[in-house]
Amino acid sequence: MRLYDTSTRTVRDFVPLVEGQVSIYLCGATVQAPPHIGHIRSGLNFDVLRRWFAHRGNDVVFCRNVTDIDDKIIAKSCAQEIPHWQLAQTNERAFADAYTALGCLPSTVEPRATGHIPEMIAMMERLIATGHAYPSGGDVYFDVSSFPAYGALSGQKPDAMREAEDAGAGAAGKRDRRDFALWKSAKPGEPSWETPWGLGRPGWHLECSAMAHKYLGPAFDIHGGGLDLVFPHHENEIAQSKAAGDPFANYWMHNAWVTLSGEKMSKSLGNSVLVTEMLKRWSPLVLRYYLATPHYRSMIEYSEEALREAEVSFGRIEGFLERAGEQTGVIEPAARVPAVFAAAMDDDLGVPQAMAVVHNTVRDGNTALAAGDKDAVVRHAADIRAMLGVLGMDPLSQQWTAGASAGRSDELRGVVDHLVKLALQQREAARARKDYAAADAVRDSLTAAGIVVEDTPNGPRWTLHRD
RNA sequence: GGUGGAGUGGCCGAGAGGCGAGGCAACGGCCUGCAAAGCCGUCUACACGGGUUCAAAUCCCGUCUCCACCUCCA
Repeated sequence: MRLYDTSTRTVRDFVPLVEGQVSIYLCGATVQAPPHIGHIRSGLNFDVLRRWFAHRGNDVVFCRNVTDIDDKIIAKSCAQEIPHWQLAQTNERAFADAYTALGCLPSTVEPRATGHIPEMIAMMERLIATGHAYPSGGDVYFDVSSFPAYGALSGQKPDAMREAEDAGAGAAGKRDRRDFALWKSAKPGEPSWETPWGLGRPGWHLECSAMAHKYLGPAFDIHGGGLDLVFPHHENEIAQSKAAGDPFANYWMHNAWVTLSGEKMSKSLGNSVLVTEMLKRWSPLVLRYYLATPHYRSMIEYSEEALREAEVSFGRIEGFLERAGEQTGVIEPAARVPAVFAAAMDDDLGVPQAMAVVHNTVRDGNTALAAGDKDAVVRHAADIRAMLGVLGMDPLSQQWTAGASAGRSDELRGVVDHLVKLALQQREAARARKDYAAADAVRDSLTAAGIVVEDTPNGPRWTLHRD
């Protein structure tokens, strides 16, 4: 397995700290608004990563934090006249719903910043004791000059950094403008926690260092997040953790964004496409296919047309699996994934090439179907299910079938199937006597009802019109 | 100003010194009563200008365009 490591800017062999175990820390959301498809892309990319590790026989510990306190959460909750925790909790639920809807495996642990204040205080005390941080008027700052390696991850040179004036108050107590806040003193009316330096709240970066330490230990394998977190967030995390004596992350992985008209989709630019909006128009699997298939380090330029293509493209795979099942009965996923697929995944998570293997297998499967070679059909379908399973996209897996066709809708489908077959018998009778006008009339009226009729060597089959 | 990324066929989207990813669309063919689905084939692309090489989309130099980070951001 090889991975692109941002800190070395190269693809390098992945060697876990402990054989057979992989620990991953992913920077999750600041829950100040519901998720757009860019946020969920990040979750999806790392979901595929951990599934692949698990498929390779590793125990994966996956930690994705929730930032439930920050300037924007405070500002928004004030504007809406609700407590900060209510706003945070509402949006956290929206994120959780979106992750679930798109088939992300649950995290091993999902720690919240506000639940780890003691750990943060302990870390600040360590940093102050070793001269890497200093309190100042209720704030606590990290002393960037005390950490010579600062800038190594992002390639930024502290001296060359542009003047970053915190327009508001708070920066007054800094010794150096590049120092960043570990802890911010509370202004009147703001949520706050008790510390040795007075009432205040966490700075953004500290929580990740504290929580990664708590759940994954001083050293762990992979730290991930969006490309926009490289600087300053991850740079600051490294500074804090290493200054405090933690070896910290071994590999740094960053996913690219979803863009709109070439620009990064973001809450502040107001060009976000919400996950809930997308799910009204596209099936979760199609959305997952669309967001998780391009390489994680490539930008995805959002477009309706591309989504439509994704729907057709994925439908091709689904169509084969359906027809295969109709011919041979239930086909279980293969235990192993084809070697070319595995090789693609091992190469820095080459999902696009891996997906090409899926498509090629679909073609082979269709050919086998046409030839009536059932053994080959089963073999190919089993491979496809195994490959899609690793990507979290096997439409026949319990994860996608549960709930979708449960209970009454299953019964209804049986009723519809019976009725459609009645109509198809009429059509077959008409075809038998070469009364094609009558036969086509039946097909047309079924089409009008949203039912697609296809004739196969084994007789007619019907499906619901996709859309 | 500093740092990083991108520009691929009608479109989406991989790759990264020779061996034509894959998908969508289009066209032709097979199959079909006609369709649909499927299969086969066609469409031989890598921003621009130089250079290195037997060979460059891929390496080097330069240019242009776009994007991002340096302030909150997946």
